[in-house]
Amino acid sequence: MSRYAPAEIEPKWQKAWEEAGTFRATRTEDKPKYYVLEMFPYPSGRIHIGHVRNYTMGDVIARHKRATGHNVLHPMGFDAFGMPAENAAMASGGHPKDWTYGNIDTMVAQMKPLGFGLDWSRMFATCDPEYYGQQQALFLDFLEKGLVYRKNAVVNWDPVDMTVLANEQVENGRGWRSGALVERRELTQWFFRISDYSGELLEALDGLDNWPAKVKLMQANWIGQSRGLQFAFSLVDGPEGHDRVEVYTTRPDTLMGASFVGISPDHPLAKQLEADNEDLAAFNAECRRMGTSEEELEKAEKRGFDTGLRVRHPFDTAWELPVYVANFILMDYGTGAIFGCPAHDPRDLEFARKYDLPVASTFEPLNPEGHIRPEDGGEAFVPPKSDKVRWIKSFDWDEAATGEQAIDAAIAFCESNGVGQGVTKYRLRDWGLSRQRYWGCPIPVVHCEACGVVPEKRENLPIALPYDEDGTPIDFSVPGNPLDRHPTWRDCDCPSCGKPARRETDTMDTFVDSSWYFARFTAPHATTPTDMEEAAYWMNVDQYIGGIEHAILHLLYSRFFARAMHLTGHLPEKSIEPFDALFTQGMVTHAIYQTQDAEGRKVYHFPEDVETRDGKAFLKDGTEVEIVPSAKMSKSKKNVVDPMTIISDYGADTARWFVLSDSPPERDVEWTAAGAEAASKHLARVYRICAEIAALDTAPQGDEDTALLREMHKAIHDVTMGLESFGFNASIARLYAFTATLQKSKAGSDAKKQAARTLAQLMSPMTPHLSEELWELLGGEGLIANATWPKADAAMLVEDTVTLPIQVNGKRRGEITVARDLGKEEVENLVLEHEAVQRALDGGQPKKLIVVPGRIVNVVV
RNA sequence: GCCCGCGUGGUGGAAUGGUAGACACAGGGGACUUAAAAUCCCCAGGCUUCGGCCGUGCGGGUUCGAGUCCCGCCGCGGGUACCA
Repeated sequence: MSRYAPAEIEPKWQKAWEEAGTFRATRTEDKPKYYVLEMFPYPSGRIHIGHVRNYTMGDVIARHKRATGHNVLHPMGFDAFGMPAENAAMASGGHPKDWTYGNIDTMVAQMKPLGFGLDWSRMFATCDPEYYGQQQALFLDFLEKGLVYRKNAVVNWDPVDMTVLANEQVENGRGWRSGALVERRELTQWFFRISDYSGELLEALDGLDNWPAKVKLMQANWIGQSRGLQFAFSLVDGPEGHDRVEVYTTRPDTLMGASFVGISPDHPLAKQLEADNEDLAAFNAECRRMGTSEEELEKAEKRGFDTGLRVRHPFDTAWELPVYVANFILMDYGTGAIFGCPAHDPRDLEFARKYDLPVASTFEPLNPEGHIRPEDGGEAFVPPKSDKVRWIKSFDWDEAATGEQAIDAAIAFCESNGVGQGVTKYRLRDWGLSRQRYWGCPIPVVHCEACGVVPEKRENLPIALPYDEDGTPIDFSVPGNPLDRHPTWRDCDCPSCGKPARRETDTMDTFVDSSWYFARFTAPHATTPTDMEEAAYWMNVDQYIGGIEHAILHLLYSRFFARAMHLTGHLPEKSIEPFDALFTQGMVTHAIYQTQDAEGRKVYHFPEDVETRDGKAFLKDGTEVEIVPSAKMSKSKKNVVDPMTIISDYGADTARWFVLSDSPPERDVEWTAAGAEAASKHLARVYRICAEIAALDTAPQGDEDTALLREMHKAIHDVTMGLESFGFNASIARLYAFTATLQKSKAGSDAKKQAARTLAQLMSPMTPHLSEELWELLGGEGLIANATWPKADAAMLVEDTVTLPIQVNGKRRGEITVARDLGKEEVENLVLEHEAVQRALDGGQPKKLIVVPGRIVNVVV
């Protein structure tokens, strides 16, 4: 008998599928459609085990949906613009385009042997001019509808490399290459008006029933709706042009505890004051040396600068408060100015104590016993807004009221007294899409001295990236944006007046590329961004699968884009929420191995270059390596595991089976290859069992046959349930059990063959090649990929008897097996007679007897 | 800092509020074999006076019953708007 030989059967069946066009997505009216999509990969160079896990999950869904009678769209592409290509070009020469397409070729070559049921004819990369040209067309449509505009925004500026840095390129306030202190610099940049959609994007989350609650919660918090009061403090002797400071607060109920006014270093007032105040200018300059990330700003020590200016309290004009410039106030949120109430905000309290500002409670607990007021050295008192508290300084509400009631009352009181008005604000900011980089989609506008900013003509699209300068490939060893210094690319004629003009040299954020690729897959070669007929058929994505790291930005931007594309006629209305169901798979993590170079910068090492002994790690030359225990696999940190060894040693089916077994898909897994061999052995066992059964010819065996088929139907039921609920590990555990049952069964050959064919089918989404081989061996008709998914017979699932565990005081003490439909009273009588219960009762009566039919019995003594 | 998760045997993990540890890995024992490989069978949370007792990161709580729900901690991971 032949043995399981994945190296022979896998290419054979891949060829069969390709020749039959099995996975080509086709529109027909007789079947429902199903669109399953995994987040497309960045072409980092080689696929890693996380990719295998991710795409295998999608493939299991896709193959299962095919088997249940759907026209399936399961495409693949590459998110191909971005910084790593430029970094590679800087580090080792070459051109981002060559690097990227080379990586794509490698990765496609690595993915094809895995046997994914993908429609490869739809593949594209976002750096294909065919794709980004249509993205430019979308940009122009959005511009026409007023969805894009320009304004100033700050970037990280490296003064040595004379270049803009990404947040991840700033380490401890210094540029990663130059080591220079990074500065914040203002540039005019393009923005999408996503914040106009804040309320809608928030409300529509409610309708996303098949999204994880945690993702919806994260998005809701990110959008950050708040109700508050916006009002102005009048300035005492303000400088020219400033007689008031407009503030926004979500806690107007604490206005009587106000202690100071804080403004952002980027606030117009702060900027004006620094002209005549060297110390303030120095303070602001230092604030501006911080990076631009929220994390950095929030973690930085809270510092302030007393401007010397004073404002009047709106309800007591004799009460003056100092105005500080404070490094933790963001110009982008609210009005860029706040008032501080130290008694009820830990950050304000820290600030007040540091600068010796007054602290005054406005409320205290209903029962103040043991409560130390912040003015007496206690902590800031910040109870949930729904808790009732006792008010010490209110305007006009009850002495005992909740924070919510007080906020409403405070807003009403202020409005009726002409002090500001209640407003709803959002934390969500507009989406800045300008990047001062080469390897991205050029923004299709032209700057003309006479006409200003002019959209490019549509017939000129795509505005393609130049590959070389005067015949020599662009040199990336020079810092800065090559488009900006390109000798000819910038030059063009104004689309409006025809006079010489200059192209915009900024390119688009790569999140733009990934915000509509799912729509493009429905018609990847259309000469418009989408083909409405195709989009109407294939959209929405029925099941989207990707990492939790994209829970906020990518998914929120895509939701905005879908709305904008509907507005501009590129998507049907039903697609404004483009992803019907979302599944966030866990990350594959791995230790990071790092050393430091002569200048103290981190150097990362691949796991295969590191040896571990006694929990320590060393390079081949004996250098000890620092181990960062567990982190998301990332090419830049080099903590990636190459799946190709598993595939070449054991085959694709083993790799696929292995990545799905053992751990639940939504959970992060620390990668370890232990067990790959065992997975391979199991598949070989299945092959052997099925091959033996295929050669069998025995008579029917009555009860044995029934018992096997009963188990088969239970397996169909359980495995299918697992597949439909992302319980792949549960399905696999069930398949192990069913394999053991089949192996031990004494049933006749007909029943065994039927059970074995079913086993092959149930395994086929996970191990498609092996399953095709077994299907053929066992006399199945056609390709198993085209076979109809088996249905569990409900009558076969029901057991006649049921085993009930018996608990005494919640602890298991025994069990009884009774007829499934035995009455409650009979069960109670049987339980009371049970030896363990008798022992526990010790002649007494039970306090309580709880019978959960079919589940459990609990005796309380 | 803030937002969101996660934490169960030696290991990966299972468990609609209802028998904690399914199914596997590693381990131990056995069968087959001259031997090995392969294969097959069995054992396996800890303690125990063999009655039980203790056990799901830690401390409380709700419940007849908590890994699961609530409160407070600790640790780890993700995101934090220019990594993708």
